[in-house]
Amino acid sequence: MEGNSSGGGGGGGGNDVELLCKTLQVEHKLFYFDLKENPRGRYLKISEKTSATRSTIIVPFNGISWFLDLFNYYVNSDDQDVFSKELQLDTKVFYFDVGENRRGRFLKVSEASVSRNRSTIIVPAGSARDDGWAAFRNILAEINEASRLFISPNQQTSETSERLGLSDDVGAGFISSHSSQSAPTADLTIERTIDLPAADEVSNLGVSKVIRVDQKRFFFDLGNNNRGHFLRISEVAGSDRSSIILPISGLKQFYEMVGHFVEISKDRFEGITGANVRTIDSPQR
DNA sequence: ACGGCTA
Repeated sequence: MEGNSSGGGGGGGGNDVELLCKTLQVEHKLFYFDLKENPRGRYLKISEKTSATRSTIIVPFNGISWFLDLFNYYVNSDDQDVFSKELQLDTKVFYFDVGENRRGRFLKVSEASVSRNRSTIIVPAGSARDDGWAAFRNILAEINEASRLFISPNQQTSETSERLGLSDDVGAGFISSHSSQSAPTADLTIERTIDLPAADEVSNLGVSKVIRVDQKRFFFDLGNNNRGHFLRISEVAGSDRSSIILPISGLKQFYEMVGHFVEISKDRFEGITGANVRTIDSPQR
């Protein structure tokens, strides 16, 4: 039973525009990746197709890089110390669980949203070295890369370099159960950006940095123009970007002002975290 | 060629 609300116009499957389609075969399963767009925004539809079964999850556009991170996590972690993860995006929650049976290991990705049946896809780990998960991860990486091309050109800057730092510390944005009581600022992850050889990224002076907070990313770039030096701070959430330009002469004031709010918010918001990815229990024995 | 998954 298809839950399509509109019966008439356009083409049965909805008139959402397909921006990108990829398929992946893992063992006997076929996975379809469709990056699509409609007036409400972009999303990634991932379908698992077996001979008799099809199930689909819908990943909001700004969740694609989180999916990529999580698959990297499961690919790169040792079998015995992977945890279940949950990822909240907008109104949905995605559950990631590793399981194993006679057929082998698998990753269950389950989408729970209000007023829709839970849907699940199951990705086989693959025969050797999690190659099924790795292939899945690679597709996500390609889509994540390519999706930048659909952002209007004047919105692109140092985002391109952001992902390159992620090969090893895949858990970067997540709270792991081991570090539950670290710093009060634990939800703030600072990532290093790598200098790109690319010549189209020149305006920054090699000090581009990224902070990730929840689904937002803040890019810090030093630059200069005919008025002098400045720090540009760009907020990127989904495909939206906005920036402020701080003249270098005002940096110290800015810093002190932020410090002021750090102080007073300590008192007001103690114990509140902004994290949306949690490690929950159940290591696979 | 599978088939795992609380609906």
